[in-house]
Amino acid sequence: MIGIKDVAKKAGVSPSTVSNVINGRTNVGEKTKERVQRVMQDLHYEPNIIGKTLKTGSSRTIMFSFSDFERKFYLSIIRGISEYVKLKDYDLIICTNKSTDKFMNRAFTNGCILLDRRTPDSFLIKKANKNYPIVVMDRIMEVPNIKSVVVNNYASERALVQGLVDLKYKNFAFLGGFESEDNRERFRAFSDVLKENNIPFKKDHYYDGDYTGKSGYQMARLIMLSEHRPDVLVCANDEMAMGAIRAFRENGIKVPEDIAVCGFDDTETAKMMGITTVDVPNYERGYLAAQCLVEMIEGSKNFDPFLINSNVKWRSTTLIP
Amino acid sequence: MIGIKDVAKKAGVSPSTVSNVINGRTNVGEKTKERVQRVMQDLHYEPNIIGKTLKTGSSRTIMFSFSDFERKFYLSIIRGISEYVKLKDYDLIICTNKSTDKFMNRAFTNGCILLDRRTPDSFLIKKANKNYPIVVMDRIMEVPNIKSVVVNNYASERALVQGLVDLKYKNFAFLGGFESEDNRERFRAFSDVLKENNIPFKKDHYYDGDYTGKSGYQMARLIMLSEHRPDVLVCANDEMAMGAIRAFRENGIKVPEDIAVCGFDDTETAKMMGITTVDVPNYERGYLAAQCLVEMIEGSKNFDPFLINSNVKWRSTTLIP
DNA sequence: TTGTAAGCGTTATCAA
DNA sequence: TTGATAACGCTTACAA
Repeated sequence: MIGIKDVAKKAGVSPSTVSNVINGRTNVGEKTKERVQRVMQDLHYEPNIIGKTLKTGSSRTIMFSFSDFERKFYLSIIRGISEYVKLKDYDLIICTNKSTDKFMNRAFTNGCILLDRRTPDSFLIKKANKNYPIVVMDRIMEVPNIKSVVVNNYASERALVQGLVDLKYKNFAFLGGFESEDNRERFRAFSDVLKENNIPFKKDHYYDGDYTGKSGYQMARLIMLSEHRPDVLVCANDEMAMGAIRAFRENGIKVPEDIAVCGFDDTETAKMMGITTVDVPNYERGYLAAQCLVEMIEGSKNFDPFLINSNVKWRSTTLIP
Repeated sequence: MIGIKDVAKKAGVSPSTVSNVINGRTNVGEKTKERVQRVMQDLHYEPNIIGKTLKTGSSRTIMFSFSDFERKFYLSIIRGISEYVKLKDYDLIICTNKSTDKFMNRAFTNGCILLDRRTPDSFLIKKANKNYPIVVMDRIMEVPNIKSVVVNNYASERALVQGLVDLKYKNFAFLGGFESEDNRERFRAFSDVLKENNIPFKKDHYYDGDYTGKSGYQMARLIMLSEHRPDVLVCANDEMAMGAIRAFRENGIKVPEDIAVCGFDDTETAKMMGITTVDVPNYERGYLAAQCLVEMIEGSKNFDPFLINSNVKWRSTTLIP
């Protein structure tokens, strides 16, 4: 492994001079500089970042950890984070939960953004401190040095469901995703709005999916067997809505005439298929999460949760207000 | 910043003893061990990985770099890499091309997997050596310490197009993605098969998309204006096929009766919509890429390109053999 | 069972 | 303009 010393020896200078050349300092004579550069080339020298980081004590790097590979919107979030970080000249390490602990290390990264419901609050509380701030995107925590950047699921889902009520839908069903804060919030908004409008909701009209299109398809088949078929199916995300619509149509049930269906997320598919949904600004979510993290790294003491709003997109799988 | 020395001093032992405790060595007395552990807790000590890595010289970490956030299959690839890596007890850093150079450092990572057509061959050739092997997933390179793990686009697309020929389609159009090895290969297979079957192909039946659903939609509108409407549209990926199908159907053109459409990738959408396509095993691509990389890290000298086969999925947007 | 000391590759300080 | 030296936090012979 070629190091600064090897270069120094071969170029007949001291290690510090080589270091100065590498870092573009001005205190090096022109001829020396050229000689050192040539030797670096000859020897295929590459600086060892670990040595540098150890010495300087700063990596100017943040980390994003996630562990769900099933939904495309993660890529939009990454794009958002990535662009903000580039702007601020930080580097970004993305990792999956297996390595979260290892890279969540003050020596390695200056802070991290988490989107992984399997990481317990207690772990985050233990890790966070003023030298290692954390942003969480999947829950609300009000703890020093941890900031939540989350979508205001509740408000958006309320707007959607109230819209459906105004459209005179009466018999509602809900297709939930797996157990998570997102799902709870969406369902809470759904049932709150129905209650406020005195619309009864029977428990057996709650169907359990897991956010996949397949589960939407399967649940829709169940719904078709139910005695009082709902006239609107509110799904916790677009993939399930998509699966449900496919099942209905395959069985001659018209959407939205026989049953209206709506989703959440405004995925590419929802746009394509004209599914009524809630537009979640994922790119912005990532961008804002990165911004909040960098601000904390640079000293901000604002740890209040940041709620991101989203809008209902009325399309052709429901009536339109 | 609390280090091993601080712990040692407070516990009244030497740094090496603390190190031994941290690393679970057996040469530490029970009482000393407990005392040290208590002090580590009290002081909120966390090992500095950079120091450790510098000393041991090995990070047991590989890197994956990509820079396209538009297509979901990247997540499947990441999942594949991630699972193999977990199996072998390596860690995985994912990064985007802004930071590729920084993390592509022998001190930081032991090798890397690249899927980013914007990285030039020359850069890879400069970086790769026996201590830093590289896997590329988007091109074929036959160079020591660089191994290509790529989908056999050519063979699969040939199978698809030959199938269409056998189904008696006569008037072919091709909807390409942006300029890339993938796109070139798919088109080459397409035109080779037509040539072999003496089916003429007019240049103006090549349409330029960019792999997005939107571009498929737009190009389909163009196709509808053309004098001799093709009876089959072969798209370089599913998203474009999906967009095209939507445009056709919105305009009363039936798929596959009036025009057949097929894609490439076998995305979730293609499954849902019943689009004829080529199934690219992305999870496996990732898994195999990681496997090849780890093998090289551990000394393998097999740098021959690894071609991954894929299969045609006949569905309802074309006739079925 | 515990401690001493050298060294991983780099940078920073200060002296030459 | 250059060089000697110490230091970053850790591990690891080897000595005690």
